[in-house]
Amino acid sequence: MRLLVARCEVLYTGRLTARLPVAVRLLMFKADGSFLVHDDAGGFRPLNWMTPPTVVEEDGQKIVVRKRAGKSEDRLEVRLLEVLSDTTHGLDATPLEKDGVERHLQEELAAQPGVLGDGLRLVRREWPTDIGPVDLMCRNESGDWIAVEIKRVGTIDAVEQLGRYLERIELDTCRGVLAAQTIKPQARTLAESRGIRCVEVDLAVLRGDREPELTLFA
Amino acid sequence: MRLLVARCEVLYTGRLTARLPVAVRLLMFKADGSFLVHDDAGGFRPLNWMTPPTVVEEDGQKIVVRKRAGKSEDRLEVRLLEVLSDTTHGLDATPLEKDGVERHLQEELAAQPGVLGDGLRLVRREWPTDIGPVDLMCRNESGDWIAVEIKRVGTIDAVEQLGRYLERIELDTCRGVLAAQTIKPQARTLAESRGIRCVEVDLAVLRGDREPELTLFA
DNA sequence: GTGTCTATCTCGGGC
DNA sequence: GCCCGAGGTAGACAC
Repeated sequence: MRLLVARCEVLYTGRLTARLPVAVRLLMFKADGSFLVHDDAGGFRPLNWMTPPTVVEEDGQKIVVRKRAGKSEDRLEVRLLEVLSDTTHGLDATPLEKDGVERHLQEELAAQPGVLGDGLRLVRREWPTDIGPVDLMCRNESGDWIAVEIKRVGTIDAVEQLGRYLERIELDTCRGVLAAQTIKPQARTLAESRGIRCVEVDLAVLRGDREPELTLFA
Repeated sequence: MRLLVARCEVLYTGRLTARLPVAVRLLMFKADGSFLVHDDAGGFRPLNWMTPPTVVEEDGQKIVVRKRAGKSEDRLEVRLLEVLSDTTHGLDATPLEKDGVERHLQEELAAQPGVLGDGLRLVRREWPTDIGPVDLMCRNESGDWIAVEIKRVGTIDAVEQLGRYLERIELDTCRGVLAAQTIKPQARTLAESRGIRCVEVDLAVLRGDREPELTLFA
């Protein structure tokens, strides 16, 4: 990775146009072709960037990073006024191991669908519809079908998404359940008005890592 | 900004848990408290990060970046095995000037609502509903109300969004128009099935910077 | 503080 | 290639 600290001006043209006035910034060139322009604030997002595959051209006064993006071209132009530092380091590239994403929640709920309702049993994961897969399709003891949408955070969008599936599912009657670690109040309200049941679940509890919290004075 | 290149292991706990095995990476400490862990691939997103406000503790062997986030705490732990470089630079922080985002499209369409339909005139921008503002509210020559949702890219979500507004608008009849620079086919299909009209618009043409493309052999 | 929407969203997976 | 859905989405703005 090459790290260039320089007083510079940056112009971007592509999906929109953007300009950075002259100032001292950090320019990062990653080994895979990624290019990032950072300043000393603004969180994790670069001011400007280009993701691979890129072509970098440089002549000491100007750096041009280009990319063929669909119909038009994305182009980042850096005018260098003063280079304050220019170093290169050999870095590794290892994957990030995540735990606790939606997929893990789905795995646990597929293994114990009973927490979503009495007597529920799993028919299949990723039940196909013509607009996308339902996370879990279950049936209860009466034979009723129940489509389950799983989210880490249950929002209005999740209710809409499940609603779209329910419209398209070609079964006589199919009810909907939204299962999430947290469910937003307004999503809950919308769900209720559409007859969709909400269930809050806790991954750690599902895994048996933690006891269910006992609500006092319930 | 402090740039630290080091062989390190990183642990994150917070909204989920994640681990980075030992490898050489770049650690960025921004002046505003942002902390980023980058490797030599993977585009603009850091492997791990923490946005301000943060508290950083360091003892030469370990760096802990913490944040009070809602109920629980976000925590990033870096175990340093070997420091290869450790430099600090004074950087500026200037705003990025953008042109061509959704707001600009809204401004042009507000100025010339006629392109959205014959005889349309603007009643107001950001017409309030109880779930959010409609981008443009218009009326046509017959006095019919027309709610316009504007996007750079028109997706299914945009159709749903407009649909939610239409449900809540307290007018006798109000039709919907989705205006976007590009509209996805499936969004178009969903829109049609809901009686929402789709209009593709071009910011450059609206501004008069470019002539409308004449389709040959139309 | 919640709630909502935008984003050069990025990224991955499926078809 | 397009399209859809997830994301530690982040960030901005209104209420």
